[in-house]
Amino acid sequence: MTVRRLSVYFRCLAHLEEDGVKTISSQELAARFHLNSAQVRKDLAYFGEFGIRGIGYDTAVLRAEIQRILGLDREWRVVLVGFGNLGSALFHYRGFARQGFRIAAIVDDDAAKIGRSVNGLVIEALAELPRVVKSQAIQIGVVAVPAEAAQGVADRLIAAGVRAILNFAPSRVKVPKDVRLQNVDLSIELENLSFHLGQGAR
Amino acid sequence: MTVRRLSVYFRCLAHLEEDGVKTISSQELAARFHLNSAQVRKDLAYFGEFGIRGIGYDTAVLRAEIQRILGLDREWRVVLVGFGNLGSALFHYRGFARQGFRIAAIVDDDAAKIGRSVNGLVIEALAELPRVVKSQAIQIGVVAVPAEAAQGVADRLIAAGVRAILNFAPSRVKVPKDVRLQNVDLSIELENLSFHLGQGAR
DNA sequence: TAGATTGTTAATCGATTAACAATC
DNA sequence: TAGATTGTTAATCGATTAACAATC
Repeated sequence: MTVRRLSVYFRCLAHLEEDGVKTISSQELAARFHLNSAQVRKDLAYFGEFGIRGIGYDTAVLRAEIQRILGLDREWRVVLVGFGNLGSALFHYRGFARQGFRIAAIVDDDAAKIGRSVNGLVIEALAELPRVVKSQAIQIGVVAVPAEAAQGVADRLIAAGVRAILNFAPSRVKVPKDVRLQNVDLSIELENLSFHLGQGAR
Repeated sequence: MTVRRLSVYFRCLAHLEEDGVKTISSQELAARFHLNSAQVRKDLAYFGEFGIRGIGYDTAVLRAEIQRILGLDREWRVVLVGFGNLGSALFHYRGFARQGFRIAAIVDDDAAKIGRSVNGLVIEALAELPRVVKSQAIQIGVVAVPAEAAQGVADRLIAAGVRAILNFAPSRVKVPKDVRLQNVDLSIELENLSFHLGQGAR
């Protein structure tokens, strides 16, 4: 939960820095997100002493610290598996690059797509995964295939040596404990929205 | 938080029902998600008495109850704003229809796209939003436009009369209190993944 | 020094879990 | 009736908030 809040602080600080704001207090930061100032201080203090008593936090310093804590100061090398609508959307999504996620390879199992070049990157065959992961020093596999194919793709990614899987397929996949799995599950968001809309109607 | 867990129970129960499992205990259900059985019972009891003492829960009955609670037994009418990569991916995403989200209209401000027909649905001009929302009885607006355009689109959707906004743009938008806003923020998921991968490396 | 704001300890609150009477 | 499992109350735990000494 703290990590999610750190993400939020980070984006806010980046904006403040752009706007030329030099320092900010936990009070001001908290007000922007309807949080308690003690919570903001505690979240930050957990990772170190970044503030100056009587002054607040140096915007640029704190932004850089959070960036480092979140691992946003380094690049992660990613293979995108599946170049259908979703895969294509993710490939063109700017946010990926902005967060340091560099799509270093694309694979698909559709013969019609293999060999096609997008932005200078050639789509490779799914069977080439082990070679691609190794030669491109890839750490993360992004699963953008239909639900039925997700587990199989995840297994192949892990066998090929990725350390983490970002799963966009609308299905849960199982991974060993030493592999980090992050699901981006649209269904849960839709159900959440549906629930709250339904409540409002009553 | 309970709603998120209900979503998970729902999917599990749907599977169990397909597999012909007639009843399930809170114990068994909890075991599947590494939860406490008391928590499962409490989550369910919050909405009514669905279980049978000494037996457990009737899979089909509980599935139907949760479906109703989550509002998944009815249809929500949706307008998709933006038919770029992301919009197109969302349009073809089966999960939408599966959860009862019926894309009843598509709008875009790109003249090259307006008038194009996808699966029998004609892409309309953004300016037509008020008419489209009214004539199609639309309740939810899905924002799939670039970050810079998101707030403007949200404002127009609200003015046109939608009750909820599902925002996929990588930017926070502000909405009045009576409009339900659900952000699907990929950045936070990426930062979460990045953080945990970074920790593992230390 | 006076005013402000941090980092942190103690108090509070809410959510999770254990325990058990009710009951199938 | 005996065994099992619910719904719910009471106990525990963790996260949030208030308060304040430290210090810029």
